[in-house]
Amino acid sequence: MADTPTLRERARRAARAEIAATAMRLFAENGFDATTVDQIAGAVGISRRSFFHYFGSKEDLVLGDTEALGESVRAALEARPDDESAWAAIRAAFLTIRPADKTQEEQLTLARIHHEAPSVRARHLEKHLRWQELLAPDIQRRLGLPATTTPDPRALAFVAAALACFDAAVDAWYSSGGAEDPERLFDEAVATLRA
Amino acid sequence: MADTPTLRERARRAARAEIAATAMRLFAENGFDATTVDQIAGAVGISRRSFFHYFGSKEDLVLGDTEALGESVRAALEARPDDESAWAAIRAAFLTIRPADKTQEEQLTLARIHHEAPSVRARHLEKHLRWQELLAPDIQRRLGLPATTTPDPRALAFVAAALACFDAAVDAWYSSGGAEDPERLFDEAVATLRA
DNA sequence: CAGTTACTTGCACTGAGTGCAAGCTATGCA
DNA sequence: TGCATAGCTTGCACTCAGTGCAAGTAACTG
Repeated sequence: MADTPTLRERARRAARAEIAATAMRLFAENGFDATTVDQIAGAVGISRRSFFHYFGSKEDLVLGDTEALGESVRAALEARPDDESAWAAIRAAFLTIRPADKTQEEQLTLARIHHEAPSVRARHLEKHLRWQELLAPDIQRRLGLPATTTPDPRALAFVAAALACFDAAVDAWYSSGGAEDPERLFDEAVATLRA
Repeated sequence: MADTPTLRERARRAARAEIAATAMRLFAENGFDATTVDQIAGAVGISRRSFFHYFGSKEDLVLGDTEALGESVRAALEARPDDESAWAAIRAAFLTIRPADKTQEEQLTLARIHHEAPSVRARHLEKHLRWQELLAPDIQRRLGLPATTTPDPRALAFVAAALACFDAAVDAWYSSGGAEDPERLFDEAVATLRA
């Protein structure tokens, strides 16, 4: 399955991780907007130009790999039993996102940046737009809707609504300083929609 | 109620309208991204600097007045009968948005720009984020949730889901070239969520 | 060891957006 | 009528993100 990463590939991953870590530190200290790409590159010891070889944009530092993560959610969704309901399946798929490689501290910092920087929020929402397309086909099937070339708006709306519940739950979790249980918040949000 | 607009105010509105109209023409011809602010300003006959006195950003040309429109939706929502359900009330409030001052042609052009320009999509979603906060309190009450200083995540999720249905409906309407009925699409999306 | 391949960098450029100060204009008041 | 003033317009200079290009450099392959 997973082909052995080449040396270059591993170096690249390491570099990305180091840049991201340094950037997170600067963001935490000075805020997202007040930190320039030049400062990040300088702190890591690479040129500004090289920075853009590792990350397509400043926002990418904070968003994770949109494409890869979306793909893994899609895979998780498709791995659910065929007869599972759309809501149950998408709930289970979302649960696989929880980043195991980050402390709660780091996750809260990340959430704070999402709150303080509008440009990050915007990219985050664009990411979800991408995911919408990705997850819609499977959901469409689970909703009992006939398959179509371009996704049925009902399936798209469904995925968008689920992502909205997810975001609302994460937001509330952040606002509570990590005290509330995100899973419960998500379930409550969904229940409210369906009531 | 509505205080008489001063001459200056009327001139300002007229200028904004003219700039927006010119910009729309250029966008339709060359695409959103390929049209620069300099070109727009040049075509209208004002300086680049003056353009930014009328519109805070290029995207604003295409988004309408976020704050004013959001406020009017909120007013429409609060004007609904107290005992109306959250879904019914928000549906009715959304229906007041339909811009009477634009032909279907113009609306389709607008929708096309929303599709082709990621930056516009992003701002659009940010706008909805603003609306979320604006509409949540009323919805919270209609959902039978106790009033709180910071909005209940369930109310936020509800509004976000409703906006998602709205967007999905408008998108599908656009994709059909204006043939489908947006109201029906919206209702179907909502029904799918709640099933 | 030679040749290819990929990474790094500097440079120059575009384009959005902002702050400032100077000039102009219409409005209001004496 | 004439002057003060508040608001509009503009140019200028600047910041910052992001991109294309080309030259240099390090690393892997045969």
